[in-house]
Amino acid sequence: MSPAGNGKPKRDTYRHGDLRNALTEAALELARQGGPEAVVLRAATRQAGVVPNAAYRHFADRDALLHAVSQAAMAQVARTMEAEQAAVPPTEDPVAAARARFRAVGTGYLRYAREEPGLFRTAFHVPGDMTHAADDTAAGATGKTPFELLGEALDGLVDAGLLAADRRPGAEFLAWSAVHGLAVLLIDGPLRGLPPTQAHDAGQHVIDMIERGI
Amino acid sequence: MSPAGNGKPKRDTYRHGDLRNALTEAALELARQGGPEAVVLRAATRQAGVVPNAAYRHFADRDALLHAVSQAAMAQVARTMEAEQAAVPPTEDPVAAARARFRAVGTGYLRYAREEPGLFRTAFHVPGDMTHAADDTAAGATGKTPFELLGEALDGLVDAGLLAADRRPGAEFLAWSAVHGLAVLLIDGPLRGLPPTQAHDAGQHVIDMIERGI
DNA sequence: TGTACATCAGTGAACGCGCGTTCACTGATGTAC
DNA sequence: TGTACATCAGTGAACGCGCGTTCACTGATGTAC
Repeated sequence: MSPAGNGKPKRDTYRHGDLRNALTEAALELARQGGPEAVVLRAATRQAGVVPNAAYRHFADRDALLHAVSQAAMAQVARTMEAEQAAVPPTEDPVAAARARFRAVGTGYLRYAREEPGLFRTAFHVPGDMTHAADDTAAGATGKTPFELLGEALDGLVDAGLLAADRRPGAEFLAWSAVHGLAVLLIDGPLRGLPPTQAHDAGQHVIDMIERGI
Repeated sequence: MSPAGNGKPKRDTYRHGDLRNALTEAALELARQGGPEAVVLRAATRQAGVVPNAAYRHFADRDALLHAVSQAAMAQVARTMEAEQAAVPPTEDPVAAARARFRAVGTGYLRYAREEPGLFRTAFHVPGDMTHAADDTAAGATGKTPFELLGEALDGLVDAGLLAADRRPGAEFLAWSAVHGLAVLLIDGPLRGLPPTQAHDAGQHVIDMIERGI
């Protein structure tokens, strides 16, 4: 029965093999359910079936683990935005296409916030300035970060003649603020508990406002 | 020397007299420095010079204390907005006045977020839906909540002919989202560490966008 | 004005909890000869 | 192909910490007579 023939191996837990990944995965699930505070090192090791200090072979400390989760979450934001853009029905009209791609950026962002509030909060929890959101591992399938996807969509608006070129600089922050604010109000704040359809409508109205006001 | 003549009173700590207030004050300071997580019941009692469980004479539990702090912080938001409105130079032009009052709402909100990030975060931390922000003790000097102040400013825009009446419904959420989003990005997120003047400019640009896009 | 008494704000001690982190260890695995 | 050995991923036990909360208490204060 047992591989050695006459007995059970003294330990079957040695060489987990993929512990770093298992811990990240477990921590992601913790963040998914409870946000960044819920990323507890001991809980992650418990889930991975490993003793608490085993985590220190793969992460310097709890913060390093949290950071890995945060990066992964930010990458998921990017992927959701990309998916939303991919779902835009094709059109001959390049102006309409540019507009749709722009709106998809915001819609995807808001969708992720509502579908994965814990991870959304975790993505934004960790130290790191604007560069962070434009950082390496925070990228989606196409290798672009949420911030970069937004920038490209705005460029598309300019190319399509929907946005005056002199309005382009800094437009990221206007659009981002509006959409991010709604996201936060919806998942954390006073708008929490708005029914999904109303939440979706609110998102479209905010994006309308951005298009008009940008 | 001592009041009783022949000895020190056995205890001079009985009847603190204003412990509920002292605890709230101490907790506010904790929140000011570290946000909602930093509101630690034992720390507040320590600061008040009182034994930990004494807090339970005045608050049901830690959450009740945190809630009191949150309400107080929200009231401070309202007061900052009111102060910003009061600082608007008087003008004969009612249209300009309505506009200035509207902008002051956003400017005050953003000012508070930047000046008191810990308290700002605490104000929005606690359970409670939209009603909460429109709740009793969250009001400023004039007895109005931030949400009410925003609503009145928007009404003012309509009266002044700056906002079409059919755009008025739901406009709170558009304006609020944009300003709140910038606030969060500035104090917590990727825009953290933006120099004050740039942060202020970003705020004015966001308010410009709202005026245009609302 | 003086005394007895009820109230209840704050005390003192303790609880169980789960956390992050450190230490010396062990033994399965891969590599060099 | 077989053996010796170094590596290093995971173990086991323990640490100190600060937290929220509960319990039975004490004695200063205000009130009723």
